[in-house]
Amino acid sequence: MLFRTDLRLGDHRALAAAAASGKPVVPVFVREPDQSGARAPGAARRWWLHHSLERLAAGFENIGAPLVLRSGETAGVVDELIGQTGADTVLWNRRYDPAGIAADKRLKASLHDRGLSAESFEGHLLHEPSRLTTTTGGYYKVYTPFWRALEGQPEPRAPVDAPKSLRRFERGINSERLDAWRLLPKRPDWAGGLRDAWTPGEQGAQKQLRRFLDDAIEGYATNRDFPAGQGTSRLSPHLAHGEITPYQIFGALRSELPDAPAKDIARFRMELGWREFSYHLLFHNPDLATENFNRAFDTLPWRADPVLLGRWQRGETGYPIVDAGMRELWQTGWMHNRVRMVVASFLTKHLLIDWRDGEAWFWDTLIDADPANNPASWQWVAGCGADAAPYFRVFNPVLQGEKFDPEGAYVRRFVPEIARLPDAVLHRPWTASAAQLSAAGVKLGETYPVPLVDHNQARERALAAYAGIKGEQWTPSAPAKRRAPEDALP
DNA sequence: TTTTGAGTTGTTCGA
DNA sequence: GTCGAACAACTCAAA
Repeated sequence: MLFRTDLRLGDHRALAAAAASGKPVVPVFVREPDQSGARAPGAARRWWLHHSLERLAAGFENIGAPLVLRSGETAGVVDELIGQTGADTVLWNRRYDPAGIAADKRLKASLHDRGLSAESFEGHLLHEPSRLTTTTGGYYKVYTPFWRALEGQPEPRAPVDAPKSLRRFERGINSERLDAWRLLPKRPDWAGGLRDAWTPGEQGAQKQLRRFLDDAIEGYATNRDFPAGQGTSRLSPHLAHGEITPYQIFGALRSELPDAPAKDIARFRMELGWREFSYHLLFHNPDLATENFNRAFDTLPWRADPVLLGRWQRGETGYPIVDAGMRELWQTGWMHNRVRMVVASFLTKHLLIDWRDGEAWFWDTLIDADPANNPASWQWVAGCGADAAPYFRVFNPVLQGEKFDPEGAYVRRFVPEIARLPDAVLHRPWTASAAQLSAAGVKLGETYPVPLVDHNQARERALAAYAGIKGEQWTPSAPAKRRAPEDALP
């Protein structure tokens, strides 16, 4: 029984099938080598993975079958375990990143060649990206029709229960030690802020869901935009690691909230729909993380400027809402959705730095870094993604701050050096009077940066650069290669 | 095959 | 200070 990004016991169809078979079960987590083609988890996700595996191993102790940890290519590890156990069946929940799909396809073929049984199950997504097509047989490139099509289908199945016990394999199977994988940061241990903010693991996921349903679903549609509060679900890292499934979330929304406003529930379902859409796009565009979805952007003159990139990464741009977001990311491994859009717009439009640089930084620092969501959303903000915003839409970091952090609680929390500025100038410190600055203990250029770029100038420059590619021919990055339905996922 | 309606998230400008 | 229009042209999806 293979585990990958499905670190849970509940609503795990492969595990449920293994338990129901009555055969002894050997649960295995395979740590694939970096050069396997899969995208290696970034530093923040390695931290999360360590703790999530710890919790998963404890869960397996409880139900009687110890979790085995192994390193290597999945196929090789599976071969070795078959040799050690005489297993006749290998089960897994499907994954949907290009390298994972390829690896599992090879594994399934190799097992079948030897007359062994291989079974895979859904669970990570509400829809199979290979199955959902437009009426003309292609895949969806616009979110709204995609979501309408998905919502038009039968309601997703109910979650399945976690097995109460498993039949243990009679001999012990050797396992690598989690500590030896060195997933946790040492010297320096930068994970303090992550520990304070998050509880990796299935129980942590259920608790977070509970909090969301109790405290935040009502009013979600509006509150979700305000980063100072807890208006979002904060389930993304749990979803990314498969500690909770969208089926469990949809099930809870159906059964536990008969009185919650339909608008809020619909809006939250739609946000999970974006996750589905991202995977839909990734499946049909395996190079989504490296190539412009809209190839017209290939000629956009990005500016390679490591100094400015560094200032953005450290949250030293001089725009408080941008800096607060980047520091929230650095400190907690997560950033509020509204602020993600603002900082991404700032990097790609104000600084004209390639979205891939931002995507790579997020990949390394986000505990919820997701192979589909991360590139799809970066491309969306940059304008080269599916159903792009008009090229002339450039987020104004001052207006965004004033609109969505009007009391400044978010900025004051993450940019304490300007916390004593009055609300009226908090999001634009360079406009504060000398008296206001000195009363707040702020020395621009010393205790807090002067803005890296002037908004209006940067806006004009971005519009000019983006206008320059307007005439380019639009071509999808993955042309018309239709997949047959039977070419389903391994 | 052709036509038609529509497309997450915004900003700026001028009345 | 508020409000509506302009900001482009094009692709997508379905009728």
